[in-house]
Amino acid sequence: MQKNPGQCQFVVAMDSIVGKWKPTILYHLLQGKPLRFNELRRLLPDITQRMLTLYLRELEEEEIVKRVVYPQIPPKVEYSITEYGMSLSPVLEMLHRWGVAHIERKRLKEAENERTKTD
Amino acid sequence: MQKNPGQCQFVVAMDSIVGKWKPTILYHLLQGKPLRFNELRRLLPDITQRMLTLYLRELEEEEIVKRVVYPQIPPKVEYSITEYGMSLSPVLEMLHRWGVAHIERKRLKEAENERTKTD
DNA sequence: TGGTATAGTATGAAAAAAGGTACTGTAAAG
DNA sequence: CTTTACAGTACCTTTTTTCATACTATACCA
Repeated sequence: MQKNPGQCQFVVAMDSIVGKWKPTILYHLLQGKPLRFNELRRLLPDITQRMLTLYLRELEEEEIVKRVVYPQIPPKVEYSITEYGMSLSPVLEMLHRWGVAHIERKRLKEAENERTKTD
Repeated sequence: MQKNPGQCQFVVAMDSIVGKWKPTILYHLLQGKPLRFNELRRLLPDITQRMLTLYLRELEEEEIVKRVVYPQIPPKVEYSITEYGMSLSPVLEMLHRWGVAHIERKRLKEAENERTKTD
């Protein structure tokens, strides 16, 4: 992707996480319970089937998510986090924490601005 | 961005990091030394002026990067990481480490595949 | 007088990501 | 006999991101 040595690992790590819905998918799967396709759909009400499929395939290819097909009709497919995928857990948690703090900070700033404006 | 409560913080955190060149920009600024616009350009040889400008503006708006204009001619503008921006350091480092491990794992898998193929 | 360096902006084109809608086959429920 | 659930695929459109090129003003250097 880039030739600059020593700094492209951020990018590599992030490719596994980045995508409009990937973090949310991972968040749910990291709860531990395998989820069926339509269960995930219900948990991400605004995602399209297409996008969910695409992201799951990507995550599967990276062995972060495992896909198990039960040969039934109607079909049943379960998605779950792999053990390797679990290694993303602390990373996502850290991002989550930073995100929470970042939002909080923004709120404080805005409140501050309101206060000094009306003074 | 999304209404789903409790999981959008990943997204918030990542917006501060994501973008084709943001991690690399941050990587360089996190070294501590303020850098001029064209110094950054030289460090990211493939970025266009436009993209560098856009990303720096974004990072500035989030107060992760500080922009100092020296009223000189020819112009001089220095970019540096803010104290707040420093709080991203451990997050990026963790992503970096995961990225390194991820690459290594991929390499091993490929080597493994080669080995069993030629057997 | 022309070239170089600085830190950009403007404009339009191309590429990538995401979204929308329709459609598939099968079985069970009503 | 129609509808629903399931787990998708196919095809096309829209949005977002990135790229490429040209252009700005000013001062210094030769």
